[in-house]
Amino acid sequence: MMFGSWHLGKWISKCGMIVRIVTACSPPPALAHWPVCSPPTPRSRDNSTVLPRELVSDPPIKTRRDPGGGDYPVTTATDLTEDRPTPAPPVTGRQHSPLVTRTGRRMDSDASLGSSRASSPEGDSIFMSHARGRGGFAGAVSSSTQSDSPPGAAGSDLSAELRSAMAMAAAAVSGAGGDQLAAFKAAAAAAHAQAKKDRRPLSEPELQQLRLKINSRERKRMHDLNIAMDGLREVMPYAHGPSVRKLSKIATLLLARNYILMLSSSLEEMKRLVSEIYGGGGSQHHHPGFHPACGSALAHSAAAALPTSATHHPILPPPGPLRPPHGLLKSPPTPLGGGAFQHWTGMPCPCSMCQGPPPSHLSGMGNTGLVPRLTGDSK
DNA sequence: TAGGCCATCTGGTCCT
DNA sequence: AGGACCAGATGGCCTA
Repeated sequence: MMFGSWHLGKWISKCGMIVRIVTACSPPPALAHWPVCSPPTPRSRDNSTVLPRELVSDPPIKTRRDPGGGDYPVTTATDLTEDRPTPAPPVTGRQHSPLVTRTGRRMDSDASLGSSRASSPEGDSIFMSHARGRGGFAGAVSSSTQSDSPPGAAGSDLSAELRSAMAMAAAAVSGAGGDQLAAFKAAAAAAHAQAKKDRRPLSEPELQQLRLKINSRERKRMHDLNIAMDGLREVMPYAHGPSVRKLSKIATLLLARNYILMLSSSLEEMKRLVSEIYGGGGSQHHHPGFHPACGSALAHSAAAALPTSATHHPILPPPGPLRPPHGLLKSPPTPLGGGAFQHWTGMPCPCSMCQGPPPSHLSGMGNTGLVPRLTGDSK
């Protein structure tokens, strides 16, 4: 089944917003364990909450790509200080055409030849190219397996000073220890501050350090984002387990949105049922717990009773092999507007257990059909 | 082998 | 000014 009329492009454009929403929201009681929603912490500029410390400090996420050692192999200082081949054209032979960024700026990514994947988690396995035109420099981050020297051959014979700086930087970061990283960052900041104080342009090592610092920050940012994504995966009503391939990012976001929509519709339905039960003809205001001003309180009470991801829907297959959300199913292709998605979008579940459960079920709403369909081919 | 997914680098922009 | 955020680009890994 597919996501109905959801269009992937729109989804992608909204992904960032969704992440912010799920990150910044206060969790409904049913999701009170939502990690990213726990203790509010100082905010960043966009009013979203900062990730809890425990999340940020978690070890790097191990992915299917590197189940053994994590995704961020550390390159030692040796990798940085070892002699490089004499200037030569990129060994990879890969010819990059001039690239233009979204801002129309030319991006000479030849300087980035080599696998960025081989970078260390906190510090790059750094072998930066010399500054190129415009006074800028394009960082060439190479791995220990990269045999080529940075392009821009003239700059590949790094000075001893630069090598030393790179070695120091690598040594500082290769341990991935907080102290060492902090020391490295402090050194970079100090170098920058000193340059400012002296009113002189940054030297190459300083530029390199600054670039490394920026790169490290960006990596950390992306790691935090991935941690948040994992937290989102954990609370998604989906099969988890080491043998299960984890949801892709886009699939996670799509599923999360549907889940939220489903919960919202369930809440509305529950409100309606409660008003029918207690309202006597819909005058819900007679019920002390359903005064309009108190509606949200009741809503939360209802939400607290909502099934969690662990609840098994009567018409759903048990948690099994992971499948991507409907819209991301690659095979077989299904037409848009499939019935499964309609199940999510505010439409009551067609199954008998979801159709007007008796009041006695209200005390145990574990099977009110509020768990989304998890598979794309379930009928 | 093509395509999907991902991590990373990078420069620009905006905010504090 | 520094940092966060963003988007383009690149290259590696994996799977169909």
